[in-house]
Amino acid sequence: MSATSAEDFLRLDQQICFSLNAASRAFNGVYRVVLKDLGLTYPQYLVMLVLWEHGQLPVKKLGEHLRLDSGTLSPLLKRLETAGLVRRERSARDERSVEVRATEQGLALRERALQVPRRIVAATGFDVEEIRALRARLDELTSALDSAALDS
Amino acid sequence: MSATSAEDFLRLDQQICFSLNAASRAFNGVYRVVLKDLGLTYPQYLVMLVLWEHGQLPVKKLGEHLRLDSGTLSPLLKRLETAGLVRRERSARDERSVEVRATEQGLALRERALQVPRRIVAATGFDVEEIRALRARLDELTSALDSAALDS
DNA sequence: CACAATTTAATTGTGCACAACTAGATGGCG
DNA sequence: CGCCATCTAGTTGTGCACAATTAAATTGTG
Repeated sequence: MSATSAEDFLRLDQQICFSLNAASRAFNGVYRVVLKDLGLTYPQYLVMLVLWEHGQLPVKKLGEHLRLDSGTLSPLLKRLETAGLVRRERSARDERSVEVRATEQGLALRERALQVPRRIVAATGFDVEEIRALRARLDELTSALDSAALDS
Repeated sequence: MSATSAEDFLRLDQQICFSLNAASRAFNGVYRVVLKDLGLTYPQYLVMLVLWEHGQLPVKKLGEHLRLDSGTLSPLLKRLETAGLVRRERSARDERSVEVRATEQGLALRERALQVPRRIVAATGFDVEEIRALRARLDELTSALDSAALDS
């Protein structure tokens, strides 16, 4: 029996990182097409999903849901505000915090967005159970990678 | 039995796209840490992997391996050239084409890169077989998404 | 051969991810 | 109370992804 060489690992590694990268970008591509009608980018859509589900919440909480910091969210929210989909207001109680909420127009957009998921699921060619299994696997991977990133 | 509503789909969809996005970014984070010593970003590392494996090749071919176009590769390659890791030369036979190859310094970097894959695999907490299975699943997903993107 | 269609890189412009830093508000502690 | 550590957004700078366009070389066809 032969030990796995560094060369072999290099090849394996290439395949897993290529695969994840490619899948992620392919997903982005499909979302781009589907969301074009709504005038949203994929990260903007994720923000709207959180706002539709949770209502008004501070940028900080939004960032926790999406694992994004203010460096990404501030300009993105500014664009959504310019588009008339969200409002940002300094909290009166804690002036460090900025509360974000969907406008009337932003809430109205939700009706059209209801069609999106079905089209995405269809594009994957996977059934609901397969998606659930893959998602669970990816979540395991994420938490392993996150904890590994801490000790380094 | 109840049909799956658009609301339910919206929730499911949210989870799968969140999961894939999070996994992809978690991977990027680990690579960022591991590659810091080598002075490479993750996409630059992917380019070097292809060059190490295939030797000299035109930008076009490089892009096919990585699913990237010249809009991404041109500036990236320029940075690698500034760092002294690659050389770019107009092909004599076909002056539309630019041949890219690793320099001595770029080839030398490979020795240090041999340690990278082991560290990444370790960070995932998955064994070789699990990674292989996940990769296969992701590749299925990618080709399904790619063909779905075509008819739209 | 002449000329139109195609191919290949590069450029431009928009948007996202993330690190590093700044500014202002808050809360705790002596 | 006064001050300092912490917290929250925002800003700046770098790099990547991708669409659209441009420029130049090549290929195919009449």
